[in-house]
Amino acid sequence: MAANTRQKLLDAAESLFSQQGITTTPLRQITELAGANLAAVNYHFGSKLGLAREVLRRRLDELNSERLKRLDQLEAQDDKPATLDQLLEALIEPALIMSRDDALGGMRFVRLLARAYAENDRELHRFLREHYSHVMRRFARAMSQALPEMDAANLRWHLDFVIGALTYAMADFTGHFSHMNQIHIDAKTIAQHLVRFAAAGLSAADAAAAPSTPTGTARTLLGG
Amino acid sequence: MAANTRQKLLDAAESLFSQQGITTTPLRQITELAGANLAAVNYHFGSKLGLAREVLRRRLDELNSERLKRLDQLEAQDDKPATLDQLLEALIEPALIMSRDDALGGMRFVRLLARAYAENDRELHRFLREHYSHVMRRFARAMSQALPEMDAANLRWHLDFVIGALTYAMADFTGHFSHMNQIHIDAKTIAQHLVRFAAAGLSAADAAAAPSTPTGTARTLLGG
DNA sequence: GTCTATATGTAGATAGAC
DNA sequence: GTCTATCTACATATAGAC
Repeated sequence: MAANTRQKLLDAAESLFSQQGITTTPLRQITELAGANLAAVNYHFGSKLGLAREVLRRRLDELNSERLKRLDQLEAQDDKPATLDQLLEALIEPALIMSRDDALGGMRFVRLLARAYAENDRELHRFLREHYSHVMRRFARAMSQALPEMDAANLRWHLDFVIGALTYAMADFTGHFSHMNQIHIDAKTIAQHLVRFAAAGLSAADAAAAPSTPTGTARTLLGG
Repeated sequence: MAANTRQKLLDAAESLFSQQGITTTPLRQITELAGANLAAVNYHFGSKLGLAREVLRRRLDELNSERLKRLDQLEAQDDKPATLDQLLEALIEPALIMSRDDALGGMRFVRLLARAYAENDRELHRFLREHYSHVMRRFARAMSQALPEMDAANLRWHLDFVIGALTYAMADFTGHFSHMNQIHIDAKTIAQHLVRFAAAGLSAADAAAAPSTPTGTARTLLGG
């Protein structure tokens, strides 16, 4: 049962990596959970890094193809261009509802992703960049139509704010900032809140970037 | 020169931990950079964890006392309560302008903080919680006056979005999402953008939480 | 306080039988 | 494909001389 062992190793590694981080998780713990032999990792994946890469690749491909599918649908209706809300939904929701069976599966994956970023392994970073950046570029281009005043650089690092809010808050590293797992809100609700939060933030940035804005439309919303 | 060695170890550890992570950085590398002996770490800090704790404590105390100082000032002027923008500035700016000499020093610290969260060490997490949560609680309480419609839980995990955007974007784990170090924007400018982003997002969440809101004030800003 | 030398544990990887 | 046994390297921590 070659494929079976391979799958078990991937599942065990994903679970442990997301809880403990990649470098911190020993191979022996993975093989024990998978019910496999230590040498099987090197046989199937060449090295620990090879295993980590494959764990991430599985999910990233799934996540990105879902995001791009939604983006394609939005761009197909070319009589009316996609709204910022719709684009943000296409970016955020797939990250949170990836797992059919487990409502928290998506969050586990996002946590894994956050941990992968925190690792200092250069090869791992290059690998993630290759599997990620083209998606972000497409979304940035689509959003620039809904945010006409922001230039490319400005939009790109405001998108960092969005990705940061998504990654960090969902990752719930310590459980003391975020109380989501206690309250047990479902992923879709969280996505809606984050979409609204991000849309308002991006719109305010766009309004502020406009040269001839009277005082800044969004700022008057605040308790000033 | 006991104090000297101690300081050198702390500085070297802070630099290396922020670049490579805590568990991934060997003590030997720290002592080499500090020009100290391996055994000095255990003499001065008891263990590697003790060293990591002290590295974080230095900066956290500095950061939190600066944040609380600003919050105190805002609350002292009790004829008019602090605006959301002012509160967010008090929360965000100190994280980015902590280092006098180096404009990027603040970011290096935030990156270290993000890495510390990614570590799975329980004692380290408990330590961070003890040095952090009371500050967040005070800010949450102050903000709840500027955001009257949100309940405590709602506000708390929307603040997670803010902290996430701050931490993750500033940390610049991989350098491919964020291009800040290339563009070289100064910390204060970034803080201003993040304050506006967060203020708009929180205001939108507050408006949406209001039971009798017509359609949601902030939503009409978007391209709907 | 600072050093050398070392104890002790555990990591990832592999050789080779089955 | 899967196993046992083991190699090699490096980690933290400490004992004890100076």
